[in-house]
Amino acid sequence: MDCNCVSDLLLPPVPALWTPGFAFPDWAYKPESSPGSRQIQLWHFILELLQKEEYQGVIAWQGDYGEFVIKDPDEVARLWGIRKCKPHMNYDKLSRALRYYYNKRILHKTKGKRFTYKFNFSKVVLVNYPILDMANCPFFLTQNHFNGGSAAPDCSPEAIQSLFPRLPDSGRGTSLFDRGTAAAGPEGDKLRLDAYPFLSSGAPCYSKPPSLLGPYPRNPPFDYPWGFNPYLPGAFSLNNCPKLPPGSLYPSQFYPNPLQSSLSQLPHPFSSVLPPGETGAGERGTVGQTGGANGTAGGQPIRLSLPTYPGSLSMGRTDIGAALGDRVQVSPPGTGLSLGIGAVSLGPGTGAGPQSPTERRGEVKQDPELDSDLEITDLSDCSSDNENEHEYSLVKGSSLANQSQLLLDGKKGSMLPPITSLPPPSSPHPLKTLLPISPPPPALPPSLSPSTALHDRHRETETLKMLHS
DNA sequence: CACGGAATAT
DNA sequence: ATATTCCGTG
Repeated sequence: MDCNCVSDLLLPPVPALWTPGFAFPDWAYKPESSPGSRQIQLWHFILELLQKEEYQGVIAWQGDYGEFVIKDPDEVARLWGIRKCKPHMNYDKLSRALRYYYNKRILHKTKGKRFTYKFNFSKVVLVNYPILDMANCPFFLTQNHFNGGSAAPDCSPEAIQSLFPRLPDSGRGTSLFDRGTAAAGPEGDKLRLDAYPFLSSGAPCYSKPPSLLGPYPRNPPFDYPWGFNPYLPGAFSLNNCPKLPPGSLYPSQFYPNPLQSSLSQLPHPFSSVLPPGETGAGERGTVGQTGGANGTAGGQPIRLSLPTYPGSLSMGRTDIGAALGDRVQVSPPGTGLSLGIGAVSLGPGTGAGPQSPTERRGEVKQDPELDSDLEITDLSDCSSDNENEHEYSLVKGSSLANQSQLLLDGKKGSMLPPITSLPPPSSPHPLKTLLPISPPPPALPPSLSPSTALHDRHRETETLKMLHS
């Protein structure tokens, strides 16, 4: 029976309209249909907490790059328990789950520091926009700090893959846009890792960001795309979006409507107006309260102009198609923005680089079938709560309306996730200097011309890549 | 506190 | 698959 957990409820007080309001990029969630992830995953949740200032007293970025400290283990566990409708959750259990991430290389423990873990952000690359851009961008492919120009990246497939779990199946999961036809072939609707060469083999991986400063550097250690900086409070959210109240930590509103977001308020990464640096909120005072009460307050949204649609940029051969080595097709206009990306097969090179021998462990199976994907979570509920105690009761209600979805299909076209939550640039975008800037098109009206969609299709790509550490 | 095996649940 | 639960070992 339902446990009335937050997940169930929380319907977004959000309008049908996409609310930039918050959030986490779609990649932070998995669709319900996604195997093994019908609900938010722990690391997503952690990230979520980390990005909310109101939880700074409970968990916060601290120390090295990607490192965070669980200041109040019990509270974090409690919150997690609430989210998962597991009233008996505790740090011991939560930490067990965390430990499983070690093998997946999503996290690792910072030894010697209590309650301190570290995300393998070193392998994470958020590609909110045209992957290809990233892929072809010299910044990423060559002189980037990632590979240092030579080091064989040992981007483990697992790591990458773990971030790109499978796409929603054709099944019902597709909610929103279900194009019905969405059901693609067996592997049709998967965003294959191999479709993103740069995500795997020669991928730009870096072991460590170059100039790493303190926890909250004014600028990202390195210029993350779109100014992504895990250290910043808004790293995972749209900066100028008002923070949502704690309740927002829970599902619904994280699911922007792809159609809308795609069509409207599309940020333009190359917006020339980005004030450099300006991470705003230098120090979040402490927010001590662990109760997760109302946050919102301090939210000093960094005032950065939202990037606008990258679509207008001419990418030349950087085009997605070129990058992927395949064609991209825009799906039927009627469908909105779905586009298809043919999977590109990567050479064998895709493999992980040097795999540390130490990792052998039970040796997690290495899925040869890299189906990576973006995940979007869903708010379904916490239905069965085996525990008889429902300590958490909430109102229920939810709407799928906001779910964003990514549909990929090699043959039928797919829909890429909207750039819903682009981390606001906190520093000049690398590409900015590399590419011509076209005036940021004003928000595109929803019903825009398909052609527009065409051009912008790639921006819809949102990927998170975790390259090894 | 941290780790990881094992069984079990979703 | 991804946890959740237990639990023994350091």
